[in-house]
Amino acid sequence: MKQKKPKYKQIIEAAVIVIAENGYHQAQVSKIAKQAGVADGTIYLYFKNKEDILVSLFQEKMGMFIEKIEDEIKLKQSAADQLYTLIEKHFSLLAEDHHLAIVTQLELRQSNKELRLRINEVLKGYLNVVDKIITSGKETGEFREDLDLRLTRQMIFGTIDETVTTWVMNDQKYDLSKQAKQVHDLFIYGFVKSK
Amino acid sequence: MKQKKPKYKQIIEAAVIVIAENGYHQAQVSKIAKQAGVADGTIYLYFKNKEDILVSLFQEKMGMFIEKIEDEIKLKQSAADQLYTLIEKHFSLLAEDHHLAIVTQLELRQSNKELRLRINEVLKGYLNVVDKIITSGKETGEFREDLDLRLTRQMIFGTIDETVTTWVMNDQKYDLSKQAKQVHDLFIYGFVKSK
Amino acid sequence: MKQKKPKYKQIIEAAVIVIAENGYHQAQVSKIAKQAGVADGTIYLYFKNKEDILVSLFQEKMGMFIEKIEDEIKLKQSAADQLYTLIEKHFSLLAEDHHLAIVTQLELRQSNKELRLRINEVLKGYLNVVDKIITSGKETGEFREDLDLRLTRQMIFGTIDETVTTWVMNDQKYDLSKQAKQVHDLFIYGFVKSK
Amino acid sequence: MKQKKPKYKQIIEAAVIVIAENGYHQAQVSKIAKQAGVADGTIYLYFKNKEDILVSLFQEKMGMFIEKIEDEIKLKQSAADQLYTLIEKHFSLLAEDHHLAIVTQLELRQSNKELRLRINEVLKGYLNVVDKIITSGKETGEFREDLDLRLTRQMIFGTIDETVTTWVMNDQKYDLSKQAKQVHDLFIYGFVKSK
DNA sequence: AATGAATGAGATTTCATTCAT
DNA sequence: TATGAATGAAATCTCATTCAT
Repeated sequence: MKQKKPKYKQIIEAAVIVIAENGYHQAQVSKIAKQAGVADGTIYLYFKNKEDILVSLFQEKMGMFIEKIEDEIKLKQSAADQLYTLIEKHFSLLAEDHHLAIVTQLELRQSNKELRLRINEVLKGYLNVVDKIITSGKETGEFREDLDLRLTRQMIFGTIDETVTTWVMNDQKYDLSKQAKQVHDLFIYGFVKSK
Repeated sequence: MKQKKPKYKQIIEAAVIVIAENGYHQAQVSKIAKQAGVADGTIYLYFKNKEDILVSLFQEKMGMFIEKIEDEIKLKQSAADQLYTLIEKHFSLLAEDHHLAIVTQLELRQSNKELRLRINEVLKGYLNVVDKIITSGKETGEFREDLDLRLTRQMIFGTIDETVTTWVMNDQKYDLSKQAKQVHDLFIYGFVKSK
Repeated sequence: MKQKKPKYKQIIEAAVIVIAENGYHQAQVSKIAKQAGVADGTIYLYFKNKEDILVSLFQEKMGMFIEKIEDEIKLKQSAADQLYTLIEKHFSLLAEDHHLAIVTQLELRQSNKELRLRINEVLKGYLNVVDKIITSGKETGEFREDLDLRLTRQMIFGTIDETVTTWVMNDQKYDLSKQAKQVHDLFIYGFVKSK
Repeated sequence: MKQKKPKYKQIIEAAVIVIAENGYHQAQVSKIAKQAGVADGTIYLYFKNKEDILVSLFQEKMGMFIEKIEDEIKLKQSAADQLYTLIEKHFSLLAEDHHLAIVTQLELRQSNKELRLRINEVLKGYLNVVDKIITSGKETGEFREDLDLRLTRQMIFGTIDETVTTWVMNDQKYDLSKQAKQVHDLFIYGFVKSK
């Protein structure tokens, strides 16, 4: 009774596992149902169609993802600290959930354009957090005033995303969280020697 | 020798067009054959299977891509100039070929994991060029000695790739090449105020 | 006793509405339940299965249909008058109930063979009335003695049924009852000029 | 080589057999393919979808049906003779092809409304033949001048159709063709005693 | 009597690949 | 070399019915 709709979450968790272990194209509804311990038809009591499972999965997971990151960021004063927190939290949250990392970095990208557009909508929440840090850093004088918002955002997201993807494709062999500091330094100071 | 296997190239060009215009999942072999002006069966005289078309497409196009970039880079002395050339050339080459930009940034990413692994193999050639620039910069003292090769490479590739993808998803509305300078500055100087 | 099982009638009326408005193949049990204001499971307290709803519907409606026609016919002396009454009453009863007309003429015909056989059983009551008129007409000398009972019955039912169906398919645009006289004349006098 | 597309006809003949023997709702595409001796996918080289098989079947068969009837009718002078020929030919053509009779009278009527609308389009060709006979009869003075075209057409088609359907539902036990004369007499002279 | 969440069987259609010509 | 007709495996989703409450 505590959980109002346990089956909804149950099916989403099952989808993460099935997709991570079998790959996007081998994640049939029947496999997800079996993993969730429900009948195939039950899936359709909670989701409109298969695509809806995937979008919901992304929304649920990414929603919590953003929430956790925002909670941590609030505790930081400087934009530089906030940026570090974003990176570190992004890395550690995915490092903690191997299945989710595989699903978001590799499998869900195989979805068709329409699904990807809907996933991008969800991503906007994340990018807004990034934007806030950049803008704040420019206002406090920590960052250059002439930083282009879009380009800077693309650098931050592109770098973090590529770093995680490489880590996943290398079978998550090394400690991702430990790289946060170096990535942060690259963002803040660039390639040149800092005095 | 120049025209030895015209159909091979013909089919690859057809594949680029068909994928760009119809999307990865709507690019059936029969559609590519029609676009190339050959029979379905003829495709299989030149390619082992459908995946082979896509890998070959990527190899051919990325091969020329890398070649052109390397040619330009050779003319530059400093690592910073080389990096700028890499960015600018990457942007301009894709801006020149809208179809190719769509195919590499959006459509080919929908392929399955196996195909993406083979595409990554091809990408290594590009990443080697990046690595050479980074190493050279560290040796000449232009870049910090403690730059992590992999992380720096991921930042460069991740940022450029995300920038191009965003540009493609925005229907290539703005001038991509013009952003090379700003991206370069972000890499070199980071977010902080340069003196 | 009047209101002994109100839900039974309630469900049948709901079925007529749902089938008329959604079509036979879109008349799911859950839709009928909703229209009747009961739960899906409740249906099965009153009907054995879905087919049973449809047969019961036909029995109820056709029972009243036949009763009304028989009541009117009793008042007529001659077979010709009885035949006219049959036609006119058949037309007017369906013209009065658009939903029922759609259900019996179009939708219920899409049912499977087995259901149609059971519907035919119900129809026999109607055909008996027809037979009585024919036999009576032959006995009184109004009709030819050599009329084949089955063929004559098929002509009467086939013509009336086809006339109603065409009228329903034409969206019940014209006044069906007004055609009773002409149809009756066709039966009695045939195509040739009567003297 | 004589037959340009033998598979097309082959599949239609297979569909008639499968539908007649298994019923409309048990006539899966795979069953039709098996009966036709082709692969499931081959069906879709010749037909857009399953509905297209059924419409094509009806068009092909009804087209030949009408053609044959028209050929015979042309040889007759009087409208009465033409009407007799129509009835007799209608009966004998269906009596000759038991499978077709089952399919047209029982099975195809279970199709959904859209398919039935398309079938009705095809039926118009038949009804036009009927109309021509009626009009001709009125012009020559054989039939009453005040015959309503639509009602008369409905009587002819309704009666013939009902007669055939009853015969099919009675397992085609009796000789249908032999009833043509009596049906014709009913049309021409009606129920009353002719002098 | 009444509920309604859960069940699970079943069929159309696509498309990469083959192979006889 | 080139053709293109034929193949056949494989998966989403619906909905009548049940049964624990």
